[in-house]
Amino acid sequence: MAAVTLQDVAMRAGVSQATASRVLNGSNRVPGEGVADRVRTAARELGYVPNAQAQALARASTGLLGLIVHDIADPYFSSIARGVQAAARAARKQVLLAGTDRDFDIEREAVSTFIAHRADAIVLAGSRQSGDLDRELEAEFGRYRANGGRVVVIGQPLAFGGAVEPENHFASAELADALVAAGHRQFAVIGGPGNIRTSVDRRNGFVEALGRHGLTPLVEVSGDFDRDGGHSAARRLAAALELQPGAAAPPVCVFAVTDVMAIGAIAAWRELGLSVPRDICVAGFDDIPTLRDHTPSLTTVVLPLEEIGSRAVDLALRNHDDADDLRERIPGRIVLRDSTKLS
Amino acid sequence: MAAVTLQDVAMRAGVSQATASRVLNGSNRVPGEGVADRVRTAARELGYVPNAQAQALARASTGLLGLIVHDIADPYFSSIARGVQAAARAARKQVLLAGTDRDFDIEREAVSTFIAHRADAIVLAGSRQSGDLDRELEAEFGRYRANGGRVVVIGQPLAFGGAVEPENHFASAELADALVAAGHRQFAVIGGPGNIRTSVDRRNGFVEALGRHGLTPLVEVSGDFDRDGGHSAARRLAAALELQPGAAAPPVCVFAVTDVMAIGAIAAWRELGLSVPRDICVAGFDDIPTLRDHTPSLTTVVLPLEEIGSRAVDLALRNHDDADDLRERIPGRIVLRDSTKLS
DNA sequence: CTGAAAGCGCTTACAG
DNA sequence: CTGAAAGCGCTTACAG
Repeated sequence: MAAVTLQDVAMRAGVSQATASRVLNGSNRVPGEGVADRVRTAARELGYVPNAQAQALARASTGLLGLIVHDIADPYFSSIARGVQAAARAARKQVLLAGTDRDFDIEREAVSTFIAHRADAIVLAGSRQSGDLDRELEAEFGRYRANGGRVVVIGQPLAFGGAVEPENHFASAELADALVAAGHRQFAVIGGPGNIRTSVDRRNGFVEALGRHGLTPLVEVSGDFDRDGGHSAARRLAAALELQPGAAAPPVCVFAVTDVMAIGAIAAWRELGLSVPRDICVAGFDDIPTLRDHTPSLTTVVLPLEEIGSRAVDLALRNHDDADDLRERIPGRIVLRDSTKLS
Repeated sequence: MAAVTLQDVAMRAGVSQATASRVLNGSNRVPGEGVADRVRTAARELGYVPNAQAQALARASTGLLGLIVHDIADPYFSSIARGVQAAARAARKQVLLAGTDRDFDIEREAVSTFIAHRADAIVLAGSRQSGDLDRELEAEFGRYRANGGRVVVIGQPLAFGGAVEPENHFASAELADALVAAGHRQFAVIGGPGNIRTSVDRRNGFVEALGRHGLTPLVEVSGDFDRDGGHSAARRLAAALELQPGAAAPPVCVFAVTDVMAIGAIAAWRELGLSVPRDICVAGFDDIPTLRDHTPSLTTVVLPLEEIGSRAVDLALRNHDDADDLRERIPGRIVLRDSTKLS
């Protein structure tokens, strides 16, 4: 990596390294025009590319922003990542990406590495149950923040730092209300893992709202937080409900806590010969872009995923004079579509 | 960012900075046991986190791997990114992520920044027309490589470096063959932008294979390389073909050069009252995971997206003794599903 | 406006 | 086995 050095540029331009440095990055003081030109020319001719590592060491900040997600191939996270990416670019930061596969050890490792790289901020998009932030992670974040690092979480509680929180609980309740208003009376739930905050909030919000209408889910099952989790949970649900193709009664309305799980569920039911919304209805959550063209169209709660990502970056980069701990709540918008349509 | 320093650790352990350094990262020479213990204890007590920037400066490499994609929210790229991520983790590299929105200026900027950060390798996943790699980019890559940087491209030609190339041309030809074998005789094509290599290869492979069967597409239209591009192209196609719901004749079979475009097309046709595969058939390319549960199920060419990503990383990190320029061809696998089923 | 010099936090020959 | 010292490539007070 013996690239062209600032010193090389300075020599060729016949100035000191200090001057070359000042010319090449916007120090306010503009040097004599001739000088600046010579330096810039020399830099161009030599193909000089500043060494960001050295700059980082000499300055205070690295210009790095760490993003931690469960799985970048999951459309929920990739949409968020897109927003993070865009906002980071606007702020001239580089994104360091890590995927954890929902493994807390890997997550802790990612945090350590980001801290080692002295990222200016870390955005943690994986969600977990409250209080579950282990001591070790918490201690590291503490030191990190003490040294000027910023941390922002998406969709999970944290005793400190910034947070952008989709209103999972509230929006799920609204969804339940809308479904009841649409005429549904029999419900079931496909939940996610019990240690994922987002999953639990959505389930609770929904079930509590049902309770206010004097209703209770007939069955609750749960599975992994992905397509296959929804698929297998849906099979169990069908068995528990003794669902039959073409049965007479009004269909049960299932709330799957994510769109991706809902899609897996529909696929499972289709394999059983059950049709949505005729034999069974289902609503999801997230409004995943790639899934918008699904048939039947999916009733869901629209979350502005990209915006969530960019807001997280904004929070992370905001000056934190006094109010250091900022939370931004992101409301969801209910959209009723074919998958819950009563005939 | 005044974090704990190696010096701090050394002092507390009562050893020199050099010794502390040797203990804390696996220098082969094992110091006296007592010493090592003291250093490690001091590091733990102080919460020492090595400064990767400083290490990078002192060593040769940064441990950074740059990944450039068009759009991380596009499932094609997010699947690749997942593979890159996994392979990078296995190689203990950190992923630097950039999205270009298909803007070549932004792409060039991303490359510069990655080089400035002295990434050990750069994986370029955006695809473009051959020869279109502009001078400036080429020059930068040249210097980068001269300084030890590795570059690997996915799905595009490059005069140097490594490349992993999905066999777009060949697989599309196979798809055409399979469709003809299934009984299709009338074809049309929904292509992508003319400056995207992947798009052009797929279209050409398909059309050339048709030619070998003495067939020619009735119509060709094209659109942006995304869902909306497929959607609008499909409308134009329907108009050109004067498609009517419930028409008698055997349906035209459309090849959309990506699954995502195919999905957009199906949505457009549905809006027009046309049904797939009854009124019109369609095949895609990629086998996007999230789309596997689509109805009708989509005939497509399966590409091992994650593997493509991890192979790219392997290539980038491989020792390049003599054979510096490596290419890996990735075959596609044809899967006929409902969307091209003839009744 | 410009330059000499110290310093950012590590690693690594080179001696001992 | 261990330490003193130079060096990685920049930035930035501090003088001039």
